[in-house]
Amino acid sequence: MSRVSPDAPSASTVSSRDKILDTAEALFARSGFEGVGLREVAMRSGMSKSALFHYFPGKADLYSAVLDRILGAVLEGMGSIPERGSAVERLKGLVETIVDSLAASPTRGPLLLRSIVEGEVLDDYETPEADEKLAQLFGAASRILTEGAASGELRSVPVPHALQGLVGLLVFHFASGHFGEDLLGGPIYSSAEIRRFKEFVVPFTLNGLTAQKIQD
Amino acid sequence: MSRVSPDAPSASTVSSRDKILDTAEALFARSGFEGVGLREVAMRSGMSKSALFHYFPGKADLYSAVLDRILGAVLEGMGSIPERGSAVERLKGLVETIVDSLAASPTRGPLLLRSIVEGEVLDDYETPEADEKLAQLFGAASRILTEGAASGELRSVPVPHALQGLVGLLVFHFASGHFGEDLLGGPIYSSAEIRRFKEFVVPFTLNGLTAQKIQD
DNA sequence: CTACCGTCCGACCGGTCGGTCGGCTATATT
DNA sequence: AATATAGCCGACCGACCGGTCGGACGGTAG
Repeated sequence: MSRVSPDAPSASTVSSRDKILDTAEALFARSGFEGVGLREVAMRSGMSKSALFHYFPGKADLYSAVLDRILGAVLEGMGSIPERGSAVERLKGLVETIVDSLAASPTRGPLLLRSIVEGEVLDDYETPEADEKLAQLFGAASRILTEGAASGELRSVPVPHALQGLVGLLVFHFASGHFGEDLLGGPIYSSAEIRRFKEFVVPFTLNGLTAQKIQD
Repeated sequence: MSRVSPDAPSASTVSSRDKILDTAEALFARSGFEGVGLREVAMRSGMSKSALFHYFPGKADLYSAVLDRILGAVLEGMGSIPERGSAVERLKGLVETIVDSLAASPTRGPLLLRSIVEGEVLDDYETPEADEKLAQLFGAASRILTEGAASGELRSVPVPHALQGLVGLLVFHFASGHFGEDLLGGPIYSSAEIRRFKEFVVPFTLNGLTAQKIQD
């Protein structure tokens, strides 16, 4: 009996492939695409480098798979944000949801940020799946901003800038590593610090996008 | 005649060393510490790799020198911010000054952001000079925030979080590369885009740090 | 029993990495 | 003229890189 359930791959396949993905996610998050050797990924996954090539055609494909899995997790979390209702509430939900997704694993923020910054030299990492997830993600966020601006709940800001600001605020916080921990004086991924961060970033964002414009 | 002026090093020395620094800054900004080979740095600087080792003892020292030069430039720009006066005005000046510094060269943002994100694996890059400059930078910024909060001009937010938020907002914008250009629909470093970014980020920041707290 | 297939391995490939070494050349000093 | 020094180079080193190849092993199907 090689199959646990009719439509699931064999147990060893799943665990090996997932082990590779987990290991690669941790290493790519810490050292970036160029800073990780496939030998180390394989060894830490408990197998040889050759076995790794049995599951992924190459390093770039492995990286893409890792990135896609993270984007999927973030996107999944955003499914709970209501499509209608107060724009302020929806925006608050958006920020909190993204924070929760990034806080759920200490590799997501670093890996996402690195994938953006390293995008110049590694523009082949893009896959249709990841692009689609990214489009959904930004589509949902920009809908909140544009609808909120139309109803007068939110200030009328350029949506692309606001989106990029959110990415910078939220993703960078969880990707700042030692730098952030030195600044904040403690671990970033402790539940206390996550709560503190939310208490700062939610009002900061809402005030930034709703309040009257300061005199110019 | 090898010297242009009595107290300046020989012309070729200065230009060679500076050429290396310029080249390395561009390459490190694009590909990160691990993604750059010293062969390429040397070749693009018009000399052999051995000559590079004549000026810098190793790759890490070269990286530190590049980073230090950038921090110095940013810090120098911050010298024009008044030490007294309205906290809101000083905060506005801080944001605009940092934006100007980062906008002055397309390598600064990427390199600063990468140095933070890559800090985990490259924690030996730190030098006393860079640490000192960093401390001055954050000292000046946190002074504005604490004094503004004390005078009631600014909301009382946790200063470390606000500082990190500013870094995320400002540095990430100029380090977002293709990702940011896709989102914004054009080049990040054009004077028009820089103006647009300022028009977004200054009110966003000031509203975020001054306005009344939105209902919780 | 045999043939097959998924899983995994060791050995090896060409090439690049950061770094070292000995020596060349031109200028400055003595 | 002899020496010292700065600037620079080609050749080389061991280590590691991503990737390939042929084959070993075990379970399953015919």
